Amino acid sequence: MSFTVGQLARLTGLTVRALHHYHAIGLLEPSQRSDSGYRLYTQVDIVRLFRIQALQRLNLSLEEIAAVLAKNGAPLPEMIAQQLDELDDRIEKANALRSRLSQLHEVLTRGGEPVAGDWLAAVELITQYDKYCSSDELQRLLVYSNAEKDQWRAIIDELREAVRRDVPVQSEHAQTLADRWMQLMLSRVGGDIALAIKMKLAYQAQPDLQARMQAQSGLDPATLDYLTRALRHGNLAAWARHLDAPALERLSMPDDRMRELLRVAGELRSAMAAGEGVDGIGVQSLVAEWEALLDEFSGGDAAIKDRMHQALHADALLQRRWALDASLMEFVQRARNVGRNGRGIHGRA
Amino acid sequence: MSFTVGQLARLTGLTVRALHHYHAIGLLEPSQRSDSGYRLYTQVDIVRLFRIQALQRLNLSLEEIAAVLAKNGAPLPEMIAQQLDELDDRIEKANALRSRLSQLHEVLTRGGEPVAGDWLAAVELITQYDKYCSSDELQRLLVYSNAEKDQWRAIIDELREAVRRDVPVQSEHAQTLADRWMQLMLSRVGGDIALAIKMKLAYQAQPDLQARMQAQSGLDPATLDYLTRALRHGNLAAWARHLDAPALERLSMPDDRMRELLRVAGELRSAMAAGEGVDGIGVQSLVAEWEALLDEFSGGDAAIKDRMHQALHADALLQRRWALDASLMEFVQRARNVGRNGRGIHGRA
DNA sequence: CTTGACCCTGACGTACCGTCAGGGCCTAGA
DNA sequence: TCTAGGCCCTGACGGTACGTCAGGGTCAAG
Repeated sequence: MSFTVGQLARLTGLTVRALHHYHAIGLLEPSQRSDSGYRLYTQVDIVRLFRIQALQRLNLSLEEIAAVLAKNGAPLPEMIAQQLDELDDRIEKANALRSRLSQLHEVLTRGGEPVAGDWLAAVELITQYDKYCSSDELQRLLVYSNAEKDQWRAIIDELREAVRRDVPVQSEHAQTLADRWMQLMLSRVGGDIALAIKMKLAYQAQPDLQARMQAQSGLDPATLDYLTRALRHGNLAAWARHLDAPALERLSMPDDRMRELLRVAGELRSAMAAGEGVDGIGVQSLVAEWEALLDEFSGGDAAIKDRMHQALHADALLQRRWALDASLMEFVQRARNVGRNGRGIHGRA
Repeated sequence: MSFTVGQLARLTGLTVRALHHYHAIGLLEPSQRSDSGYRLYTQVDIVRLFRIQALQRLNLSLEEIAAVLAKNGAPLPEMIAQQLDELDDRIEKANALRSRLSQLHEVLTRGGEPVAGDWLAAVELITQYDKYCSSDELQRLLVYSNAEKDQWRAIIDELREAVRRDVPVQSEHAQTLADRWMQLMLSRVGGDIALAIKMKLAYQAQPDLQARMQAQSGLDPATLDYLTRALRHGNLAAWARHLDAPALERLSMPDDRMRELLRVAGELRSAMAAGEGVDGIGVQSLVAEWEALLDEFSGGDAAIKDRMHQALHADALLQRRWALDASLMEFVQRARNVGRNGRGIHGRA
């Protein structure tokens, strides 16, 4: 069974011109032609068109879409899961915008005059409304080799096995698995941990997401819990090599704060990669966040905080866990040394 | 208090270039300049920017937005209400797409292979996702003269007064009001009743919408109910002039079917205006819907249906109520006469 | 007085199509 | 068999909403 352009256009709500265009740029070539030269689209073309549309919804350019599809990236189930994720994001944003707007509406109908800040916030919500991820970030996520997929599957299988056999999370085996997981995750997002955070891939705690993650990757809640505990134990164990017992006692690292530190680390890495100076306001404000988080972790004890810093600077295991490396830590050190001498007036993009 | 372009850009998430562009085309001119020629944006500019962004969300082009704003159209509360409406629409569509996608996902993870129809439906939902209304339709709705606003207010006030005084809906006064309401609504959408339906302006029954309608126009639920009953009574009274008592008994016109007939009538009008032939498949399928609805209304009695047709053809009051007129009914008649001789193969846009 | 982040005004570039133009294909009805 | 009307083809130009330089002033801090 096959469709002509016009039929396909009617069925999908696209225009004939758009389909022609996709053909012209080699994005979607009909798999058949009639004797008279009519384009004939078949099942495979339709599925490809679905993927194209799905990717376009994520604001990828046609060129980027072509690149993703060319690499056989994004197997269908993962892609659909991604779509679902994005839809949730949209719904969330729609609700945020909605409440902001109805608040404005209320003020206006009561005869009030909202202040500039209210309008600005509303404008920002509108402009942010249909942004999900920057497209190069997305592209990295969507291009997924089969080898990589196997690696995930292997780790997850081993994790599940460990759960079944009741292997303690403190065991070396469990710790190795946790380490491999972290490594794979980092390679997956090209070292951009901030992106991973944004995509809720790491330390995620959303209820509904777990079900989808399970369907997508076979990572059921029990296994996920095991993994989380293993990561958490590994983290503490790593710190234990640098702190004494009382200091460890004081250590307080709730999940969301850990995520924050990961995010800040990721953004610092981006800043460094972008060649930003250590005294730039962007880097400086990130370092300020960094300091605040370490303050929190150390319970406000400057000595502990200092030891933590040194540990992060020197310990490769810790660095792996926190997506850091020596050069990044050096960057952070320099930024800290610049200290309060930054100008601190002009913002950053 | 004022902002430079860069500041405004950061605060709103827009780019400096975009703001420059808006200035270049005269859409948003900063109300001040610094001595050195820097653009300075103040509160009024921010509010205008909000309106621009809000309208852009509805897929109006910048030119169209400029036109709307130039006519002082779309007072803020109404605009925000419109935004809320659109957001609801989006959320609805997002949920529709979501369920369709998760169904696909389920089939895929079970190892199944969805058929072409499933993919097509998904693609269609995606492409329809961010369409709300065609922009000329929207523009008609957004450009709202003050005189018109006063007319609405006047009718609503009189309706409320009628409710308070317990004027029966059968009274001439109530009927006149209902008639004026219908007339105003038709003029509001330029006679395009299908649009009114789409915008849920007529015979709407959404729960949450009523609250907003009240805030927007002062039309509280009680008054709305009164109006609805008046319209309903007027409709039956109009038919009573053409049908005998037993026929009236059989008449069955639930709200949603009435809306359907209004929609079909509106689309027929569009088709006629577009110069489509009475034998085109588009018109023919609309007429088929029309016939089916009349069958339903008449309870399947061909004689009653026939009388209804004649009444619609001849009675100006009925025509006003149903957004018809003599020329449209003639068009319908011709289309019906063409009957089953149409080709019925090629679709329409 | 320099430096670096900001601002200005052009001016050209780009993505994703919309919209003809000029011409062939195909099927139903005369 | 012819023709009309709807579909299809391949160019080719146009258009919107900006992105992205280029070349050059502005401003505050050190």
